[in-house]
Amino acid sequence: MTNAATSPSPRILVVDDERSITDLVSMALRYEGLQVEVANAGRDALESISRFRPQLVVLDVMLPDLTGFEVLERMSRDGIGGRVPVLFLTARDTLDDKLRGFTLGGDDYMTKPFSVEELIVRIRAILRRANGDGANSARIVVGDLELDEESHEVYRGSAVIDLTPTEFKLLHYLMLNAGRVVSKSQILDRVWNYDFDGNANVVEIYISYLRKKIDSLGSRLIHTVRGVGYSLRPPRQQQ
Amino acid sequence: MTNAATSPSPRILVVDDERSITDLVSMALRYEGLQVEVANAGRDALESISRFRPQLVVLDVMLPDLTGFEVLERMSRDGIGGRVPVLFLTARDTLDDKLRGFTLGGDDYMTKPFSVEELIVRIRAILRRANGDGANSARIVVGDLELDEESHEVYRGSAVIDLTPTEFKLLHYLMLNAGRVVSKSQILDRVWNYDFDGNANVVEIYISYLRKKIDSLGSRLIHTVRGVGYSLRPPRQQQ
DNA sequence: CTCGATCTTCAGCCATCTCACAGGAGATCC
DNA sequence: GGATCTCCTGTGAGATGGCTGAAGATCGAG
Repeated sequence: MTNAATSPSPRILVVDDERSITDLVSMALRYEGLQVEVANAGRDALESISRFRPQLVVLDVMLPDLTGFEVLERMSRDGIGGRVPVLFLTARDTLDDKLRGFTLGGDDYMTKPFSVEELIVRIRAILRRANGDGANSARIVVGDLELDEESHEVYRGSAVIDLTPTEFKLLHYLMLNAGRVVSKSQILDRVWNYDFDGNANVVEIYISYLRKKIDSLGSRLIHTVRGVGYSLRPPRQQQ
Repeated sequence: MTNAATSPSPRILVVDDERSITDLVSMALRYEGLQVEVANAGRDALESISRFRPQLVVLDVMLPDLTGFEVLERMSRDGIGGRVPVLFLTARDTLDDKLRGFTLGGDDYMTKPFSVEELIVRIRAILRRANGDGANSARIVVGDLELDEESHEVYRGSAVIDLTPTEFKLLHYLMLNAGRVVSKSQILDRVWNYDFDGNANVVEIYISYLRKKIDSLGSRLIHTVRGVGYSLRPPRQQQ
């Protein structure tokens, strides 16, 4: 998930009529080092695509003026965007069969509510594919801990670690921020669905699960920073 | 299905008057790394063939102006295309005996609705034949599991495994994505016909069939990644 | 048309996962 | 050392996801 120093930061267009969604997503993506532009309606999106030339469009299916599908149609009809990959957003209960047809070429979709963590994983996957660097793997390494985004496998040294989906997302987030302290509320915002309104104690619980599965196999990697949050880092040789 | 680094990516012309079909097919083929051009009528197709010089034409039999057969006739009459191989598309109930005759000269046909998976297999087969590397087989190997695209034979070690068509397509897709998790909806999109609108439970059922036929003969190859999808991978020796 | 093979749906079972609760352990401050 | 936080974790209820047997639908061959 590190930015290849060679390529300039990718441009992403986020299209949704709910402000809360575009705010949330665009903030997270900017934090990831991506260039973000926002549109709130289909026509604005089309304008932005032809001007901003994004490498990827995050597109709500339900827009006030056009559906996401119509946006796509007009794009290809008017010859703009030249087949930009699209990540559709849709409510779970509106999940349209039509979407299935679109997930074939490099595109993908997510149902709302999603976790920002997962959105970013998918965006990275699409960008990776579009760049054709399939070799450039989706593997994150911290010390003797390895996580493969594609196969969903996690290793500590030679040991395979079996994680539940939530544990996986949490570890993924911690590994992306290795060496940095992340607060419980940051974790909650990123790893859990954005409409989760439960108690922040879940984070503690899942940290505890991860420790049992990961820290029990070697030196401690997950550290509590009391009053601040958690930090995953390899045992320091020195410093 | 990996791109030979040596040869430039093949050019394919897709001819159909239904937008949904050309969108679907061209997106999928571009994702496979092929160059695609689209035509919506017979005359446009002829023009495109002489200009774009495709290595293969995917040709709907029923076009607004000409039939697919007429397109073919004019091609040879006007000496354009120099006998480009053709993959015909036709509705199942219009399946013409004339079509069966065409499968002799390196051509092939498919009835609508088809699965994208199968379309791509056939296109790859035609391109392979056209390049004369018939010997260079279409054999995929994952661990002790082998699948031959041409003969439709599957082996686990020395044992022959007998699969139904759907089981075969599913296994083929899993093997192409060996080591990667594929979601049930991805599978549904690629392996089932594009107009299939049943629920994802079919995938579970066919995974279950495959497991009975394949995993019962040795170590587990098909793994469930709960909440994400399935992954086919050889047993890990180490790492 | 009939039959058998294959495909699909339905429904129930089971395993797993998620998360709230609450008491205990440990850190921090005075 | 004691009071007071913060964090940890065992327990268990409820939700979810995945598996599979069985029955109905469909297709294709003879």
